[in-house]
Amino acid sequence: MSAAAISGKRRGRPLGGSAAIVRLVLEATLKQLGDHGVAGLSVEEIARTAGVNKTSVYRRWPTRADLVRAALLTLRDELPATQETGNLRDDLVRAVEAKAILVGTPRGRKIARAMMAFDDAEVAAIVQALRECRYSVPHVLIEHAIERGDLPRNIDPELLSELLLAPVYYRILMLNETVDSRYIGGVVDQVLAGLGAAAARARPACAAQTAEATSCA
Amino acid sequence: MSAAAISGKRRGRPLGGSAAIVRLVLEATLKQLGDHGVAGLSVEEIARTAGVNKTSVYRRWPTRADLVRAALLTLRDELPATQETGNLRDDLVRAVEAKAILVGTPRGRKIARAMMAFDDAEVAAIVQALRECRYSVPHVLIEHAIERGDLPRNIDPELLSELLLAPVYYRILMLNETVDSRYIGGVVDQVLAGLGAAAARARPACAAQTAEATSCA
DNA sequence: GTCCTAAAGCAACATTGGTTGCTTTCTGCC
DNA sequence: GGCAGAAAGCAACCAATGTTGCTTTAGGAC
Repeated sequence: MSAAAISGKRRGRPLGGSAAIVRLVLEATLKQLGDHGVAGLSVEEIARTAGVNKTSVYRRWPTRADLVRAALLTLRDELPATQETGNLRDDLVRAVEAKAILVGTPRGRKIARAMMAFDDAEVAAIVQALRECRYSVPHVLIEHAIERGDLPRNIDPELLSELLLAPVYYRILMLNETVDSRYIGGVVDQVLAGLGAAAARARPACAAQTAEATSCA
Repeated sequence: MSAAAISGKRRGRPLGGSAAIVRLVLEATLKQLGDHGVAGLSVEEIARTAGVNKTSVYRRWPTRADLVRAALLTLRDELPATQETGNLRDDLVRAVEAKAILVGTPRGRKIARAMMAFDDAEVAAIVQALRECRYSVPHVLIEHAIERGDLPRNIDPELLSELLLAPVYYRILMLNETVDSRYIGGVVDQVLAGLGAAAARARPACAAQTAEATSCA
């Protein structure tokens, strides 16, 4: 549904307020980001897609960065919230998988690239906010595991979260490769093994041994 | 030294061949990438910086991607080669640190972002080539360690390399934070501990224990 | 030495991206 | 109901980005 369908593309203040136009423009912006990346972002094309005059876009979002920031913020409502079972290993795999799926689509990949390509403090802040805005992100799962006593108290949830998420982004964005469940499982197991936490499901023989090592972590 | 200084900015075929012009333009391109990132890349500005007419640039590199690709390839000769001591942990820390230093400068960061921003197969291939073109990259160090018998044969050097490098890029490019030696040391220790390889220098008490776990990896 | 071609500069042109002034229409207030 | 202001469209305009035709110079083949 284009703005034309709403406003009849006639002049003057829109009928039901500006909300519809804002939504259409930001949707079009995300689409453009997904299709052409940050380099090929054209405000005119966005306006055309949204069925809106380009001055309406320029007046509301003076710079390209403003537009991208606003569009990225709408992503917050798209992020899925996975639920927590209490099994740390499985929960971590699921949380990382959710990110991988999001970033793994062509659209997601381009948007993630766009996020990074903007060497802009405010965009960085938005990325930060997007990372924090759901409960099922790894560092929260790790905090819960510590509270449950599944992990020692002296480990750093943030660091651990980085170790888990970084390879996913690295492979997808830097190496242009894919990640599958097997890969993610391997990363999680590897990191958990390093922690000396409950060992990987796949290698129960190691569990007792690595649990011993916990005191060293 | 500008092209004007070489060619006297006069018309016609250049005196000593085109090599000087190519070099000046690609240098200017890297400078632009480092200063303004991929979004603010202006061919005219590059031509001006190089002291060359813009048509000379457009005729040789028809698209912006061509220019960026060519410029990135020249980076190959800039990468420092660190030497290998045979102590895996220290060698890995040094190798990862070398990358972190390269990517950690404002220029390096912008260039790395530029590499990623191009959702372009050829640029990806160049990034790949750049990663492979020196000996002191983690996966080579790991291969050597396996040959020496310091690591079991059944581990995947590529995967391990990813686990080590990814957090550095993630922190710098995604989170806009810095990495220091301590952080890198922590990552290396964590990954090595997970491998069950010789434990981290900082916790000799764990060495024997984690070495035992090697058979499970 | 002459001629042909490659490679560069120059300038004019076209296209695109962004800006501004003006008009039109809706909303809220009196 | 009339009026002020907000918000949008339209069109003209300016600047930056690419493109093309032409000219100039160097190097190599004959």
